[in-house]
Amino acid sequence: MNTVRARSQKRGSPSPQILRAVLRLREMILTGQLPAGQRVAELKVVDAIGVSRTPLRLAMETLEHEGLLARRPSGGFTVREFTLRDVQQALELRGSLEGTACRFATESRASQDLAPLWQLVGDMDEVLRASQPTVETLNRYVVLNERFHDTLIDLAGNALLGRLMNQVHGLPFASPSAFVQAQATSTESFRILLVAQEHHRTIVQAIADGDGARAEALAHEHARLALRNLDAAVRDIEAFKRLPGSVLVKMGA
Amino acid sequence: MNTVRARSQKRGSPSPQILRAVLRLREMILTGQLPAGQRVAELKVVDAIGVSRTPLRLAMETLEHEGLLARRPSGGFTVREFTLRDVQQALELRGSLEGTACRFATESRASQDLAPLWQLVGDMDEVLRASQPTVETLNRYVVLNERFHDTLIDLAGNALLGRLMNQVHGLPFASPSAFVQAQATSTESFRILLVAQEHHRTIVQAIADGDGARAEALAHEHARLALRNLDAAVRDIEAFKRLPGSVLVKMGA
DNA sequence: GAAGCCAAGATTGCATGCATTCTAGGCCAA
DNA sequence: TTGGCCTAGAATGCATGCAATCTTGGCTTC
Repeated sequence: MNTVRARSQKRGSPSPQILRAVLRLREMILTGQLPAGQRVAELKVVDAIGVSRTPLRLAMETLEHEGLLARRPSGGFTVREFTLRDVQQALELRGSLEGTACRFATESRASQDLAPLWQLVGDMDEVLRASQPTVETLNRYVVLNERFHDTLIDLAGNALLGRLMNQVHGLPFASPSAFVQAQATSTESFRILLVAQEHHRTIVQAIADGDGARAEALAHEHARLALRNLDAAVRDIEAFKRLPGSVLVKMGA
Repeated sequence: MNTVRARSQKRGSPSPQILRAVLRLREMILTGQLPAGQRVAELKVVDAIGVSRTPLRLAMETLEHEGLLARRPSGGFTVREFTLRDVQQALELRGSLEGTACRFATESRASQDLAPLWQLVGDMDEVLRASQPTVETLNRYVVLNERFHDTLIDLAGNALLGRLMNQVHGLPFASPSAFVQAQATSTESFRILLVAQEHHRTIVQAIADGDGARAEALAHEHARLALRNLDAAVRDIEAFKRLPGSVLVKMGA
């Protein structure tokens, strides 16, 4: 249910009450308990998650920076609403950032070890070997996929890039595995998954070859797949609504 | 204590006390009043800027997201310290993001109007026409330069990109005009400035030609100039120390 | 003299009260 | 009925008190 938030939390984590508030509040937003576009009533939330107003306000400040809340001119916050275009733009930007990561990784590859990436590619191959994956294997794929993308970012060796990437991943549908769950059902989507995996492999190969430009181009291509997945998901509204974070997206008429 | 409070701020800006705290605190950090690497004592700061602890803590949360403060594991915050490498990485990333902006701008140029960019380029030409610019003209250049870079980002039409860019600009030396002031003094630096201006022109030209790849490459090249400026600045420690934000940078041996 | 331990002071995190501001809903006038 | 105004209740922003935790300095012990 909770979209992914599993990155290496190297930064000092907030105090328990704030952390609790951030986690619960984020969940309430992504599950639609707090309707998109609507004001967040502090007292209701305080009541729902059992912390006092002070840590809650700190948490809201955090979620504002993450982009899930927006400040109201007259005070307080609203749950931010996303258009389909917002999601598309986030996906495009993710592709660009990952492309940048590939380039950086290639340039500073000198003493880099690509073995972890190869390992992850191999593991994902394993999962996809079955012609019709189960929910369990797909869950495993999600984990591996996220780890792959995280590792790629880490390999770039640019801490700031990692932070920005985290911010992007916090937005609805912008995390690497956002669509994987929906891809189990449709055969066409599953084919996209196979192509994506081929991208993974060739990206690592390009980095190994020192071909940063190719790696970057592949990352862009990889992101385009996400855009296609978005298209496919939108076409099947019912399936779309089951994806986490979909409640935040206002479908254009 | 507090008597009158002007609500109805412009869209999305924090309440007055928080805003005040953010601004003053940021200033205290960048001027070195709060030494880098050291813990921020809430009570001292409260005393110095005249807001109570609650809005100050909100402000610290904001500056943490900006990257100027870091959470201490045992509570509270420290002023974040940057290495030269951090600064370099931020500059590299800025180049990549601006390159991305150029590409996006080119791709969605359909009904875009490049006139503002041309205008800014012309105005900057004007400023640089003098063989030896004064402090005043340089100040004007700073304004124009920042506006140019902002406009470029806007032209990309990707709101998320704008947000990330803002975050980058908040880091020491990562804003577009960080080195301009130091470039008035040295003749060599001034030449770099002329090259930078040539970049501006060719970037706009490339966008106008629909040549996104060229525009992107030029933006990367443009950022490399900033890296050279950083090198030059570091060589002249005294001048370096006069640049805003330098107190945050720990010079490696 | 150095290392470890302890206590008093300092500091943070949290909860809550209060004043100000916003807002929903009713009432009056056109 | 519709539109605008007004008021009472609700919500927010802020200040501050309190308890728990951390830190610093000194003391003991080896």
